[in-house]
Amino acid sequence: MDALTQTFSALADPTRRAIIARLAAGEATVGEIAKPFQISGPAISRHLKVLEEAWLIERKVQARWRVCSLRRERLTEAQAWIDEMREFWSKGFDRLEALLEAQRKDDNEKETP
Amino acid sequence: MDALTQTFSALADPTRRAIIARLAAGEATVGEIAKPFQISGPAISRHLKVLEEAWLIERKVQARWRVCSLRRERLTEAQAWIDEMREFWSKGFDRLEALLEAQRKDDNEKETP
DNA sequence: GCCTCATTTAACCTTCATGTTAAACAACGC
DNA sequence: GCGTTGTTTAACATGAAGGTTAAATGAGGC
Repeated sequence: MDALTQTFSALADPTRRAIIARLAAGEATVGEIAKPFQISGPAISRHLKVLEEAWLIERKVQARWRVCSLRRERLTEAQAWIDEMREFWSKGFDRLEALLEAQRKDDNEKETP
Repeated sequence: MDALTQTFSALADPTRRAIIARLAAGEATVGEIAKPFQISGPAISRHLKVLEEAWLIERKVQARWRVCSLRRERLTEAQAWIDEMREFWSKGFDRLEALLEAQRKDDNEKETP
């Protein structure tokens, strides 16, 4: 699964977006993150795992709490992709060929793992 | 289902991102869109339906083809959300920087009175 | 009207995502 | 050591996503 797919999948869930919004304001423990939500602890824990695997957050152990914080890279990549689309659309199509070529390559790699 | 969820869900699929990339270069018929992919026609049709319901594309009838084109609104919204997160994040970071700076200053004043 | 091409809908299958509860694990305070 | 608190893992139910083939629909051309 490529990075963009992982990023957009992670962002597709409202709970996870809310978690990201919370962490954008600063790091927080799992308990603090969980508090505003109705869903169970394990459900939150799974969301955090998804976010971590997507490289959108990182976790560290601090005393007996796990502290989560936001990472910027993948958000930046996702934004760059959207930007690229909007640029293609408005500016011109020079780089489209390269992009489609790269995607074909990705697809081939996906088909023959 | 809110707009952001719909948008990010739609973008979470590589095939749909490729379709968007294609349409960023200009409108295209369903057949043209389908050509680069291995998957069946109905599968493409479903992807297009998802994209249309997410307001990422629109379809019009032209002779006996359905012509698809990109819409910009929802992409813009998604980008704005990411932007906002990054802004919060960098503000938080700035606050942290300011705090650390203040502490360094305090320390210096303590050490060298 | 009827044949053909382009696309969609229907029916179905399989896999994955998300939620739940119960149990396990880890770190601290007594 | 033992109970308490914070968090994760296990096992399971359920609904949604994405693929397939076969049949239906829609718009032209003859």
